[in-house]
Amino acid sequence: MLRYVGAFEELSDRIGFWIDNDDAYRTMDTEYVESLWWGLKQLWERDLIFEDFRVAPYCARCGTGLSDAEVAQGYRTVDDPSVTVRFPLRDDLGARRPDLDLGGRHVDLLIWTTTPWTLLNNAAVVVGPEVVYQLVDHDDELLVLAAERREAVLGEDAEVVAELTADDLAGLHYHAPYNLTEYEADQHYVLIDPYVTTTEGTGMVHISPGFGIDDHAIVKREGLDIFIPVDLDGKFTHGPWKGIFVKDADPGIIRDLQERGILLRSDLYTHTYPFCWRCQEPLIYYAKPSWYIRTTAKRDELLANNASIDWHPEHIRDGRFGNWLENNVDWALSRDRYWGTPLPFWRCEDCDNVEVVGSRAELAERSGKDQSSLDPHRPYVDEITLPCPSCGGVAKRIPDVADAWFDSGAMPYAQWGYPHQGKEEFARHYPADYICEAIDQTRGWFYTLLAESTLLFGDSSYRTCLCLGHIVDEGGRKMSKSAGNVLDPWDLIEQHGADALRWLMFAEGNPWVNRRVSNELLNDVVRRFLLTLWNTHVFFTTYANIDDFDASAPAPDVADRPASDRWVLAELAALTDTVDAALDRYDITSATRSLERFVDDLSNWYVRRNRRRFWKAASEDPADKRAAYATLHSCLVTVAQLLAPFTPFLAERLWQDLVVSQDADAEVSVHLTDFPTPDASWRDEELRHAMAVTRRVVELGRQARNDSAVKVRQPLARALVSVPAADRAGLTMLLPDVAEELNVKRVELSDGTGDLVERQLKPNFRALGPAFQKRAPEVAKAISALDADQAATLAEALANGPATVVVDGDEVELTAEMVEVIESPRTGWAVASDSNTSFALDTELTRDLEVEGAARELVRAINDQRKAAGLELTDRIELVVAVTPEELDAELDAGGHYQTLAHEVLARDIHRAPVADGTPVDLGEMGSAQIAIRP
RNA sequence: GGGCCAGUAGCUCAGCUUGGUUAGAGCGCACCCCUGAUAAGGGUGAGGCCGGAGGUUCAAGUCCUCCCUGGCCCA
Repeated sequence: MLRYVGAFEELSDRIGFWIDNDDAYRTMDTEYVESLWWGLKQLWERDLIFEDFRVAPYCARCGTGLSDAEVAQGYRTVDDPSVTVRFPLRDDLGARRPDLDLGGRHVDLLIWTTTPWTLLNNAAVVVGPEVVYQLVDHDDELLVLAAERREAVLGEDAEVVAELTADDLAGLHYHAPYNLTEYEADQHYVLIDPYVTTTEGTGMVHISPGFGIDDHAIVKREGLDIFIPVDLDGKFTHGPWKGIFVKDADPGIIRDLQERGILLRSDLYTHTYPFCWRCQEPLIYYAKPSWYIRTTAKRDELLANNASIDWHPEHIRDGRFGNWLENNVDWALSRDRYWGTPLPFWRCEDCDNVEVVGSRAELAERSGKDQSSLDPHRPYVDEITLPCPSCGGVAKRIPDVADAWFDSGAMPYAQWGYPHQGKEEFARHYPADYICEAIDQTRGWFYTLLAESTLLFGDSSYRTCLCLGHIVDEGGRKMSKSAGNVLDPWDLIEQHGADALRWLMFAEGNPWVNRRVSNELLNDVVRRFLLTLWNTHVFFTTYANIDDFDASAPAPDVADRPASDRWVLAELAALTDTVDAALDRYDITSATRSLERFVDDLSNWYVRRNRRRFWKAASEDPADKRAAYATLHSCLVTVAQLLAPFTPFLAERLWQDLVVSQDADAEVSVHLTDFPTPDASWRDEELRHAMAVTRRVVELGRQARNDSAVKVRQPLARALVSVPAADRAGLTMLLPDVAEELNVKRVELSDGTGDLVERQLKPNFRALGPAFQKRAPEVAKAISALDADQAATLAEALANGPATVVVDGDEVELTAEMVEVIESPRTGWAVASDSNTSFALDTELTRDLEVEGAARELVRAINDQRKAAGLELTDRIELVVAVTPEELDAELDAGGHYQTLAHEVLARDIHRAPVADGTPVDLGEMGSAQIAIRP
């Protein structure tokens, strides 16, 4: 066990799983075991523990029961004898079905089994409620079996006498092939249960309560007696094969059935059968006395407490888990094992009186010996005997240990050693706010935690439960060694980093659906999200270092910063709210998606739009530069804090770089900081909306540019934008952004009048639907059908109050909210539009614009050269440039473009002179140039 | 056989609780742009009977019923 603890701790540590390994509880610790004993004693005293038979896989050779996992290891395909046997009816079928003329002939039920030896334990026969049965005449004998199985069992030559239902058969008694004891209760009659199938056998199932799990349950439900003629060595204790191992008795039993004339047929049947993984002997299912917790007595409380749990996803409560609780059966507590928590039950050898001990102290008191150094495990506890309080005999501990699931469900109290100690810790921690495990724990930990706390404390030991899906391969298949699709977590972490793996888990879909993992998906996470954020961080630190940015120096008030700063801070505030609210409701997907979107906005809108502010000389506008740094710094620091629970390593690195390196008094780790609270001055919903409109307009502008095939570097004179009336004011404020982003000199906002635009009306179903019901589609159609002039008239009328429109000859009254006014440019310019916004670009070029375009082409070429020469961002250069033809050179000069250019490329001096070994620059139709730079 | 979940673009996934008329993102693909965040970046486009069939509704990816496929759990 300790070896696995080590591997677990190592991986937990590397992947940033925050658990307190140094203070972990272990279920084998003495204090833990004593708590378990206390819990068991509580249950005993409330009459919630009892002893009964339990049918389970058992190896008679090893004398031990096997767990499901052990059984699963030992399945083999084997040929076993299968027998079809006649069970002659004792009761008269004719009395049930007077319509049948049986002529006094007797009727036999046909029964099939692959374990002939269990016939010695037959208690009843079960038929299926939906199954159609037939009475058939076969070789002059009347037989009953399922219609569907007739041909398979009897072949062609069976004549159908009548159809029978399960109800016709229910309650009829028969002669069992063997009767080894006197039963007190009524036995050997036909029962109905839906578990009968007709895929094999005869559709009539022999019930052996000692050796079948379902059989036992049915017999218990019916109140039949249970008699088990087999001992722990797997040998018969009664009947003709007394002393013989049950499986070895099969041939003799078959011969006997044959001789008695009740064997219809005997075959070999190929199936998979479990064998003991240890000794290879066949296992048998065997009813052994076991200890149970009477959870069924508290079923309603279990359901009520389940209802109090906040499940994620919600459907677990009434679905998988709720159904499981509805069909609750008593918890089989005991296990026939050596390792485990010994059940503290002492039974008197003489009078069978059972006593349950709740602690070592109690054990000391009862045994009269000091037990303070007792290890409460086997074999030590087994050595302790107690005097029987009722008869004075000797009580010995029963040999069983507790189901390990009882240990796990006891965690809420046993980890503190409650109630022998740790009462205060228990009170402080119980119930847990939150637990999280994979979906398969509905019948495991989720159940045992709830069952124990309900029975012991009356409530649920956890308030919120998040059910995870499983991790599967990229094809959605379960990872398994045999399929060869197992990914080693260490390889993934080595290659992509722990944060990438974590983000994939958090962001790639809801946590309760199976999570696909592959190198490709991890690569995607790194590129899409982690690297985008990292690039932004690197951008910031690069320039912050150049400028010796000091985070602690005062920055301009947010209100005094440019709109883009105020916008990104408003987004940051909204992001913080969203993530906070999402995490509050355990909605990880919303949280991660908004973080991804913000980081993308920050990098690809804010930083891209504002780069120049970072690299321009501080002397130009120190306050503006300060504002830019302060804004981006706030964004990165807050994002680091928001990301700390998700990507702890990257978040910490940002924190160290951005905060700790600047401020000696800061928290030494981002993980020690509180969840961020956005500054009230950051919030600005109007600005967020305005920017959203602006960005949509820019997108349309790019589309228009794309369509017109005019390069973005080529400035254009003007553009015209139409947006819904409500968005005009906000957009007006940000029009300079649109102009700059699209390299257009002047962007005009349509005022909704004049010949440049035409109007159309778009129906708003959200308002039309409730108002007009069935007529809504007609009204909508009429609105859409209005031509531009009619639309303009109606739009103006609606601006002043309700107005009418004619639908199928009727006048219908509309209100402003029922229509959306859409404007689109009427010009012949390059236009792009979506449902309610349009953008028109004037693509006409003047000579001035072309000259300016040429200048920008030169800037780009020179910066290329700088980069090629390996210059630092701050290095200044000497520039030599020769532009032909001369007119262009003169125009560039006259327009002041050389000056701007020199400024852009950090040229100390610019020499307009022939260049000997210059680099050519193609200026298209305008001409060409030769450039050279020198440090 | 029963219960639960999932099925939306070539792939990975949002959207469904609260129904509203051009269904989104990323990746991939094609084309284009940008070039001082640069082993980056941006745009546009193609690509969807929202698993299928019924139903409710003025209106369904979203609500209801049935079915199909896959997965998990139980038998």
